[in-house]
Formats: sequence, structure tokens, C-alpha cells
Amino acid sequence: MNSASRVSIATVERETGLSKDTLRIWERRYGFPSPSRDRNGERAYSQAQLDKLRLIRRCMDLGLRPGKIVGASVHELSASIAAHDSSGRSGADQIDSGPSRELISMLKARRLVEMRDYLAQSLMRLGVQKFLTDVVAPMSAEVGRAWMRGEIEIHEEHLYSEQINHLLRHAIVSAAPVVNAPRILLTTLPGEEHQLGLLMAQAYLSVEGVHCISLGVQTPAFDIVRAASALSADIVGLSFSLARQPRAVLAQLAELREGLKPDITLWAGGAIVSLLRKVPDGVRLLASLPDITRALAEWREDRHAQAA
Amino acid sequence: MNSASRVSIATVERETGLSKDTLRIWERRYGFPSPSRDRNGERAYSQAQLDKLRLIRRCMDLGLRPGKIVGASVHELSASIAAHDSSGRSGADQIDSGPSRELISMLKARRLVEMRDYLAQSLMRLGVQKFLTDVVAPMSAEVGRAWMRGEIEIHEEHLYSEQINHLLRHAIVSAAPVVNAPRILLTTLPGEEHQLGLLMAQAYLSVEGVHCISLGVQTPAFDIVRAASALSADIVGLSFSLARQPRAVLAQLAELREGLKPDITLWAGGAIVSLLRKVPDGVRLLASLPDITRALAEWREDRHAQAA
DNA sequence: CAATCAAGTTTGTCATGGACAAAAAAGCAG
DNA sequence: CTGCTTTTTTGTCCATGACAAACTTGATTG
Repeated sequence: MNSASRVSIATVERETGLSKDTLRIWERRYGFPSPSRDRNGERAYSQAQLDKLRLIRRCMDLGLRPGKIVGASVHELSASIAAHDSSGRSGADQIDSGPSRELISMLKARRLVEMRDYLAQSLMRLGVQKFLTDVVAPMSAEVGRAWMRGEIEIHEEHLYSEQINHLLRHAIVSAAPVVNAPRILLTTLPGEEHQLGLLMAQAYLSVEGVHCISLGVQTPAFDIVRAASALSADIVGLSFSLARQPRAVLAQLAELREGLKPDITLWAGGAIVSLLRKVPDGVRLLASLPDITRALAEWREDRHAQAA
Repeated sequence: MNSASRVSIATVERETGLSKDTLRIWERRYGFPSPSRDRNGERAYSQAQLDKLRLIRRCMDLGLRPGKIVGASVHELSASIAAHDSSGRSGADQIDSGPSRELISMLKARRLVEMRDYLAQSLMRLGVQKFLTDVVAPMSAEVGRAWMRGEIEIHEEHLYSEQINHLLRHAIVSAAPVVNAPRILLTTLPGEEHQLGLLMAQAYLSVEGVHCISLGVQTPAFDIVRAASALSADIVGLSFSLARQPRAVLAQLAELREGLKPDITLWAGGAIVSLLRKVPDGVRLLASLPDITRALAEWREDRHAQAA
């Protein structure tokens, strides 16, 4: 807590996700960050530099390039983020920022029991799907933003994940064997560690009367293909967080689509999909949770049409 | 999949957990691994080198030092591991290696439904605690060993975790408010990412009539102290996987004990504790799950004695 | 005008080799 | 044995150079 406010390059790497090599080469090329040195000649970054690096990282996730923004001021960076933030969000998305703010302050104040009760109560009151769209989704976005801004620590994000994780897993019901229920395989590709998005999808689907199997995170494409066959899946659903590069996502999707039998439907969801410019062939993008319901209806129609 | 069997240094770093710097300096100092180079002068490691590095890593986790073992043959390395393996395990621990082997082969073959059914059925038949001690604990150890030996991939371990995670979270009942039930705070310290051990403890405790709160993984000591006060916890329980250095574990425990109010009991569990030579003052080590029951009984006696 | 391709920039990762502090082992006194 | 000092081991950091892949820009063509 009160430890020297100067941090090592290893810490900065861990906190920002920027590799040591990248940090050194930015210093060489752009002159920022140019940390002071400790008595032993090693880089010692200030808290302000760390904060700005986090901002830069966030801007890059928004698609801006380092050369353009490393030289920018904190103010300009914030402005860029704000511009993106508001352009992406329609007015309706913001209605729940009140409860989210409230939950975040509970999180930061460690008012855990209160938070858990509030969440559990919301789940009961709203039902699984509305709870996900109106409470969990906005709050997750808000937690992500708060982390990027440096307002909360990574362990506080873990704490949040833990609560939601528990609540959702408890809420997920083993699907009653509906006749002709589609079999859906859920997972993420290698490099994608965030399991909350996956879990949200699973919870959302669990009340739609489908047969849902989660492989957990980071399943290689080849294994997804094998598992889809072995489990005779009708649909493969993938989740992508904001942390991924759009290009990499498209490439991985194309590779998987190629390997997957054509009669297996491929869905891609998660925060990143709304940033993708072109839709890969043979992949259904799901920009939000309610899209799942729509996509499922479409799938059932298609299947019906084919059968007839 | 079938891609060239030579892999980049970045891949080796990800697969073995050995940093690029470490890999380069081992090559310089010990002459291993000395990978071939691709047309562009970059290191290209063979599958055999990767396998041996994994073995070396495993030996190091057992306490051996790189200088002694980097030059050793694969055979010698395996022998070292086997020696440690058998010396640590009493005969009774091995009774369940049959079912574990069976479950591992299901895992590798992606016979998921079968695995899930088997696990769910075992849980029903044995009850939570016996399921944990007789099925989950041996199998987790076996999965860990299989991963170290390179027999399974990391995503297969994730898949296993996913299944257990789900099953346990579903099994954990929100404790009925027993009168005078001890309040237990569960978490791991920074650097410890493994959540399965924590979850196992929580599940085990959930049927002991205690009030159990999990903070998730990687909570800084300072925050644990704050949370313990805020939630008026009677006991703080920590989990440590084999991946941690015994020294670091002792240091972190001592630091936490110092910060924590003396009347709060501190428990440390997980695979590493049986390797600790000395017991830190004021910390109760729990070498196995059944120890939890014993420790809880002791705690209740103590509390009773003090009240009288 | 949109789309495609070639040339030019930007950017991250890798390589080499030197240095050093922290951790572990070894040696030694009590 | 236990506690202290010295030596060895070991991982991380530094500087600088290089280059391929990704991205941008601008010219060319249907």
C-alpha cells in the first residue's frame, strides 16, 4: 500500500500488459515513458506514468496506434476514450449506470455481504436473463472501465468475478432434455482467458431450453472441431473479450470455420464483436446477450425449413 | 495441429513458464536447450526440447536447482520425479489411482458427457466430503502430474477445472445460519492463481455448518486484514498450490499473521503445506481436507474453553 | 467511384552480451 | 545442531541493432 510509489518494469508489464521490450522501445522511439532510475540503474516508473500507460493501453484497445497517442496528454487520451465511449453506447445502455456505480462502491468498500445480497436479490427479482442484461453486463463493463482508469485493483475485479461466478453457476440449471433441443458447445479460443462472458452466455442459454456444454477457456481450434463432432454439437459459441486484437479474432474465427463441418453453426459473442468491421463468412456475430435469443430463433427456423 | 514441430521462444515461454531471458541464459551457461534457428536466425525449439524443459520445470518445483539438472538426461529427470513422487505418497493415497486414470483417459478422449455423469454420480453417491477426498483430490493430483509429464495439454486441465468448478459451485449450499457458527474468510495471496483448492475447501466447509465467504484468488495481505475486520471473520483460510516456493509462502504467511488481529485464527492449506519444514507461529497447517474437520473441532473447543 | 495492388511506415519481437542483486549453498564459529 | 559470514548460483535488467509482419498511403484499373 504505502510502498515506494516508484515501480519496476516488471510491475508495469504485469499491470499494463505491455511487454518489457515494448516499454523500452517506446522510451527509445517516442521518449515516453522515460522513468527515473534507482541507484542500481534500473527503470523506476512513477504512479503517474503507470496511470498514463493504462490510458494508452485502453486507447490502443480502441484501435488507436501508439505512434499517434504516446505523445498525447492525459487529457487528450481521456477525451479519446470518452468520445469512443459515448459514440458506442446508445442512450438506453446508460440507464443502469446508477446501480452499477452503487455496486462498484460496495466492491471498493468491501461491503461484500451487502453486494452479494443485492446481486442475489436482483437475480430473484429479475430472472436470469434480465439480471444478466440489466445488472451483470453493465456492471462488468463498468468494472472493466474502472480498472482501466486505475480506480480499482485487479484483485477487486477478481472479487467481483468470484461473486458473479458463484451466483451464475448456481443459477445455471442442467437443461431439461427438451425434444430436438439444439446442442451448443461453448468455449473460448487460445489467448482468451476471460471466463465471465462465457459463463454469462451459458447462464443466458440455460433457460432457453438448449443442451449446453462448456469446455472452459482456451480450447485450441483443432480440439473444438474434435469436440463438436464427438458431442454432435449443432452450434459452437465463442466468447471474445475486449482484450483481444480484432485482427487476431477474425483470423482465428476463419481458421475454425474452415475446420468445422459446414452444417455446424458458429456464433461469436463478447465485447470485441461490435468493433469488427467485416463479418467473417459463415459466422454469426452476437453483439449483445438478447441477440442470443434472436439467433436461436433463426436457427430453429432454418432447421425447420430444411426439415420441411 | 500438424504445424511444424519447431516452436518459437515465445511459445516455449508460454508452455513452460520459463522466461525468454531465462531460456537464453541457460543456453549460454549450460548449453541447453540449444535450439536450431529458422531462416531468420530465431530460435526454433524441437518438441523433445520442450518436453525436457517441462520435466526440468517439474524438477525445479520439487526443489532441485537448474545447475544440477539442466545437464541431466530425460531418464534421470524422470527418475528424480518418480523418487519424489513415491517418497511423498503413502500407500493409502494410491488406492484411488484406478478411477483417476479412468477419468483422465475420459478427459483426453473428450468423453465429456461420460466424465460429467461419472463425477455427478460420484458426488451423489459419496456426498460432498467423501467426493472431495476420494475423487477430486486424487484426480487433481493426477491431472497435475499428467500435465507436468506433458501427457495432457493445458486446455485439457482447464476443461477438467471447468467441470469440477461447476459441480462444486452447484453443490455448495448457502450455509444455514447456525447459531454461533464460525465465520470463515477464504482466499489466496497474490501470486497464487489456482482457484480449485479454494473451491474444494469452500465446498468441504459448506456442509460443516459454518459461515463461509470467498474473496476469490490473489487478495493482497492488507486487503485480507481489512476484509477480516469488516466481515468480523473468526478464521481466515488460505490455499497454496504446489506452484509456489515454500520460502515465499512462509514469508507471506508471517506477514499476514502480523497484520491480523491475534484473536483471528489463521489456516493454511493446499499441496505445498506438506513440504514446509517449520510451522510459522500462529498458523494452523492443514495438510489434507479432513484436517479441516479436525481444525474446526479444535477451534470450537478453544472457543468453548475461552467462553467458560 | 470502389476496389486492388505496390511501395512506404510503423511497430513489436527477437538477438547479443554485459552487469548485478537476491537467493541458495557452503564454510565456519559457537 | 544453530546462527553467522562468504562464495556460488541464478534470474532479471540494460543497451543497441535488426527485421518481419501489420498497417497506411497512394497509384492504377475495372
